[in-house]
Amino acid sequence: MKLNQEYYLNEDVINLAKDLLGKVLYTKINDETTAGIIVETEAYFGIQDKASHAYGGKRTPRTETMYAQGGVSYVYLCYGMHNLFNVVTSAKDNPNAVLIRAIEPLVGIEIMEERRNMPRSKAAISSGPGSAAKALGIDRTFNAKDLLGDEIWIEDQHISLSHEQIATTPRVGIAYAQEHALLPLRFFVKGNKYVSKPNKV
DNA sequence: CAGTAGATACACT
DNA sequence: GTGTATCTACTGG
Repeated sequence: MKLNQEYYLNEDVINLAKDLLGKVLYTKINDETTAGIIVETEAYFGIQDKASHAYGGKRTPRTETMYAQGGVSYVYLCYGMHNLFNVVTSAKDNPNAVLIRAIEPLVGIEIMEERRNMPRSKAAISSGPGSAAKALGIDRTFNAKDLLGDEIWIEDQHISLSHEQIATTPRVGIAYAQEHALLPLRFFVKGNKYVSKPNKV
């Protein structure tokens, strides 16, 4: 059930971003387990991607995590208050990553309600990268964690999505990436209310 | 509804 | 010092 090491070594980050839709992301913190179905992702294709922190092969203490072998998490802080969760993929020194932008709550919903301080009826409880990470209790202490461990992992529960259910659009919030800002590297489940910007198709 | 401001802390120059 | 892969609340229709 748990995705194996081999899965994360796939060099085709764009296909992987699409494939992660419908997979289930688990976290276990202080014996409290929460999980959500991944309903929105974005692909970041390494050193050629102007929107990536690793563009041009740049290495800093922060981006070092992305150069690790696939199968670890890359969590980083944006706008001073949001923890964004990424899955590092591909071989070592190839800094590909998939940003998890939204989940649909599945396990431990009461815990998520408490973390987010809002009822499950509000889609905003896990819609958008900052919110989804917070609902799952992910913060920067999860950076560089092994996704095959027992604190955070991803399972395949054979939730099948037909081709028509998957929408593709340009990525969000990266206007500075110039021509790369228009590449269709954002994937989401059509009509799912937890997707952050459903109107933009 | 839509549009906008403010919050917030860290990495990097 | 500056910019950031954002969210939320608040305003006014």
